[in-house]
Order: sequence, then C-alpha cells, then structure tokens
Amino acid sequence: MKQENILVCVAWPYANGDLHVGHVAGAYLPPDIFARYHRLKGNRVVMVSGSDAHGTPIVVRADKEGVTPREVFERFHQRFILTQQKLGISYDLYTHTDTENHHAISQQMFRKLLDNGYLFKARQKQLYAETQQRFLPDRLVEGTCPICGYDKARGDQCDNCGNLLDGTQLINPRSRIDGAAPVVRESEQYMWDLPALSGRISAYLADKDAYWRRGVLEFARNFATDVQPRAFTRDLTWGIPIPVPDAEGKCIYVWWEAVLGYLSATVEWAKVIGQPDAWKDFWYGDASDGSTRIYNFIGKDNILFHTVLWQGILLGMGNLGQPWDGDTANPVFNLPYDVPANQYLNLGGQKFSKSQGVSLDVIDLTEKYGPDAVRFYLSSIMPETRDADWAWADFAQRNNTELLGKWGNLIQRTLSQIWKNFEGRIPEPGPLTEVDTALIAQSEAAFDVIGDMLGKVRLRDALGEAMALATATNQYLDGQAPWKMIKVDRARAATQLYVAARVIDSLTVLFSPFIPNLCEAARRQLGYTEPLFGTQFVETLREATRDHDALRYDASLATGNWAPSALKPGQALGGEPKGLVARIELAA
RNA sequence: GGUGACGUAGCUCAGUCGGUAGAGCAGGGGACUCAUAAGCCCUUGGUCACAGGUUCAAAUCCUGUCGUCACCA
Repeated sequence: MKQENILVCVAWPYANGDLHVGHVAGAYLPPDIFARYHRLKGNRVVMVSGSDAHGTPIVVRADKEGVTPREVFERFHQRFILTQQKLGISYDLYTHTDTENHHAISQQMFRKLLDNGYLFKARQKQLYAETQQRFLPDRLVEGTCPICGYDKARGDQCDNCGNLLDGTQLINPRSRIDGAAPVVRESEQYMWDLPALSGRISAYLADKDAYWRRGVLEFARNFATDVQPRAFTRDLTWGIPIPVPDAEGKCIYVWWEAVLGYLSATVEWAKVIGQPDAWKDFWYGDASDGSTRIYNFIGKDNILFHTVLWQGILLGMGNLGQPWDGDTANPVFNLPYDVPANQYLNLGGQKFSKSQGVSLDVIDLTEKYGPDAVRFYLSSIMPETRDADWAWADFAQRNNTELLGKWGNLIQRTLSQIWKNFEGRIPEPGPLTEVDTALIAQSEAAFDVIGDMLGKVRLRDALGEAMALATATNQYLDGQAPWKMIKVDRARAATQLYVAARVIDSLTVLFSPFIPNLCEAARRQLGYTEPLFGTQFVETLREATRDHDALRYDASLATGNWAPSALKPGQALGGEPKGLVARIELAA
C-alpha cells in the first residue's frame, strides 16, 4: 500500500496556566493515539504543536508577578513539555511561537495577505489603560452593563443578562487589573477581509459530510456563510510586530499567528531534521488521491478558528512563496482534511476551574498512577460525541476491572502457565482446532476493524473493540482450560497456550496506541527485545539570536507494525511473568 | 440575546435509511481455580428530558418547553 503523509496538528496551549486532564482528553491524547497508529501502519507521520507565547493575558500575569512576559511563558512552556513527556505525547516537534522561525513566517503571512489584497486599514475604538500605557482586551475590563444595569459586567459579555458587549459600551468601565478607569482611544488597525474568502471556505466545507463529525461541520458551515471582517492586528507589547513601516506597537493578533504555528512548526521540523523542504510534502503534496492528509485536533471551543478562519488564512496566503522576492513558483496550501474536535471533560460533574479548585494536575496523576492508567481511562471516556466526566471511583474501577482484570490478567495467566509448564518458552503448537483458528482469525480481522476506527478518529470505539478481543481470549482460555489439559494431554495444552499467546501478541500492537508503555512491557515479557515505538526527548534548538527547548521524537529504533502476530514457537519469555498493571485503591 | 450541539439503565456511553430499546461497569446468582479474589456463565434494571404533531409504526422526523455545553466585533 502506498505510504501516506499524515500531518497531525495539535492545538497550541496558551502559556498562561497548567494543562489539566480535560485538555489532555480533549486535545492532546487523541492526536497521540492517532499518530502512533499511523506510525505503526508505516505511514509518514509528523505531529506538531507548541506553546502559544504571546498576548495580553501573559503580559498581565507577568506584571503581577513582577517578571517579564518571556519568563512567564518560558515557565509554562517547560511545564507543558514535562506534562506531555510524562504522558507520552509523541510530538515530532513541540516548539513555541517565540522562535525566529515562527516570527519570520508570521510576518510572511502578513505580507502575503497584504499583497494578495486581503488586508485593509480601519480605525477602531478601544479601551486604553493610561495607568499601564496599554490597550485592554475587553475581557479585562468590567463596568455597568448598559442593558441590564448589572455592575460587574465584563467588557466582552455580561454574566448577568448574557448579552454580548463591546468594552466601549460599558458604563463606568474599570480595569480588572488595577481598577483604574480606561479611556476610549482610536487606533488604526489592519482588518482582514474575510468576506472575500467566504465563498472558497464554503466550497471547502461542501464535501466534508462523509467523514467530518456532524456537529463540527454544522458549526463551521453556519459561520462560513456569514463572516465579517476581523481585526488582524492589535496594539500589543508582547507579540509579533507587523512588517510594514511606521507600525510601531502593532502586532499580529495572537490568534492568527498561533494557528499559523501548524505551518511554521512543520517548517521548523524540516529544518531540524536536516531536510529543509520536507514540510512541503505535507503542505503542498498532492492531496487529490487522499494520500496526503492534514488533521487538526482541538477542543470544541476552537472549532471556528480551525474550520473557517485558519482555512481563510491558508486560502488567502495561497502559498509561502514570496512574490516580493520573485518566488511565485509554489503551489497552493493543502487545507485540513479533518478537524476531529472533541467536547469537554468535566471533573466530578463540574467544569475545570483552577480558581475554584476544580482541577487535576496531570504530572501528579502520571506519577501516582502511571501514564497508561490515565491514558486508558481518558481513552475509554473520551468526549468524542459529548461532554464526559472524570469520576474518581470510575477511574479506579475501570483500571482494576478492565485494564488489570481483563487485559493485564490475561497476559499474566497465560504467560505464567507457559513459564511453569513449558520452560519459559513459547510452546510449539500441534494441529489447530476450529476454536483455535476462529480466535486467531478474529484477532487478525481486528487489525482491519480497529484500524478503520482509528483512521476515522473513533478512538473510544477502537479501544472498546480491542478490549472485546481480550475478553474473547479470556473466554477461550476458560473454555479450553489448559491448566486441566496439561494433566492429560500436554501437546494440546501447548497448542492452547500458543494460541492465547499469539493473540496476546497481536493485542500488544492493537492496544499500543492507547497504552504504549504497558504494551512495550508486555512485549518484553513475551520475549521481544525491540520496541514498537521510538523515544521522546527534549532538545535545545539554537537559532541566531535565541535558543528554545523542544519536545521531539526519535523513531530510529521503532520496529512496530500494524500487523497480526507471527509469534515464533520456542521464543524465550523475558523472565518470570510479573503483573504489569497496578491496582488502584482510592483512599476512602 | 443569536447560532449550533446535546439530554437513552445507578455510572460511562452505543443506537446507521423511523419497524416491539443495547454494551461495558456497578448490583444479584452460579460453576471453576491457570491468574494481581482477576477471569468465565446467568441475571435485575429504562414512560429513550417534557408536551404536542406527522405516520400503520418515532429514541429516531417536525414544533414548542425545560436543562446542559460551546461559540458569537
């Protein structure tokens, strides 16, 4: 089969607070499962993301703490790297938006849109904080609602009556940072002529019925038909300056350069691996036969940006060639093939909210329970169709009954019988009975069935299907009872245990996108010495004026294949089998 | 306020083009013992948010209400 180019784009976390399990379940774990599957299939996978470094909230936080914005975002960038490394989110490149590379490409984006006629100037009224010499985002202003009179309405919305507001409408506005009254100031900004692109965006959305999630598509179409021009620049101190003369203090609005990160990070990845043109295979490669695909994994709050606005940028830019440099030879960008947005994960029925103490520290969780217990639970309740809920009792129960009871115990009961009765070597099978071949056939078919689900980003279903095969194997063992057979017909018992071991071998691959660590460990117990996957590492990447840390993935040692087991009789187990899955006992 | 999505067993969720409601877990019972008292078999349990409507037939289509969520210069 033809090797496919799969670009896995992951939402860029904003470097202003820690990641919690809700983020992980919604946006970070799904792409990792997806990427691991495609790597096993032998496809060329690049998975990119990074920390979103710019914007006023980071500046405000920095001011509060008396440090620079760079210090704030660097701190969270390091936390994001650590968190995702602990969970095993296998980025080919996890970078950030304050690199020279990203700045340069963002400025190219601005120039392309300007040169292509999609940006125009307009004067805007905005609230300006004289005490801080800074324009204030609407959400950082509060005052009296002009509609209902509520005196703690925010500039973007009134929490009392629910109406949307413009910060300049507030009566007695005051800064939520220091309480000082802001003033209205006019400012000239570049506006993005999104309506000029709406026809092409709608055309892009027209043929997605077959495979986009319905809610995502409805949402996108709804907006694509009626778009307004949007501010493309802001008066910002911490951002990417626009590359035009006399534009002091004007930066590209954070959202636009953040989504551009998907492109710039792919470019950076290509540089880092020493093949500077490799990114073009994904962004310019022939996608007409479906063999080159771009996926964007996000939470439901980002749907608009990733199904309409980002497409608008890509269409508006056309390509990354620079007409002002005489480079017009490049073709147009590929647009995202699918945007499998997830719903939210709540915690014990409440929304995650750090300020109200509703949060779960991911680093802490992985250290206490191991990454795979967390990955398994999040995968089995993954909010693919609607909001889901993290319930502690459910977490422990699923771990103990499914991951441990069905899967871990299946390995343990099979291998320990082999260890005790067959000198720790995979036994030589005799003739296979109908029951044997039926189970093996089921395990082989599972690669297509589960692969199909994974390819369609139905991850929760795929995990359930793998677990069903584990159950079938447990049923097989209970029906065959090799522990009895060993006493009367050693050869038949050998066959039974071989069949079970062989299906387990297949299951270590089928489960591996979800619970890679447990599967690698199970394979070592089966006697394999080579890993399915590569390894993650943190590398400091150097540019001319500054360095940055990035999370990377080295696939050179990976040997996994999305293919049924070819387990060899006689293979020596990797030592006496020991339980792989830890029981979780919650304190009462 | 506008737009969209969702509301199915105690819990987490499936239900494709309308045809007498499903799975896993929890609860109850049983046979076994290789296995981390795990696994296997059987089983209780639902007026499919509510109210109307279309239809021979609606969880499924339409309208309204309530609730939840997201997005909206």
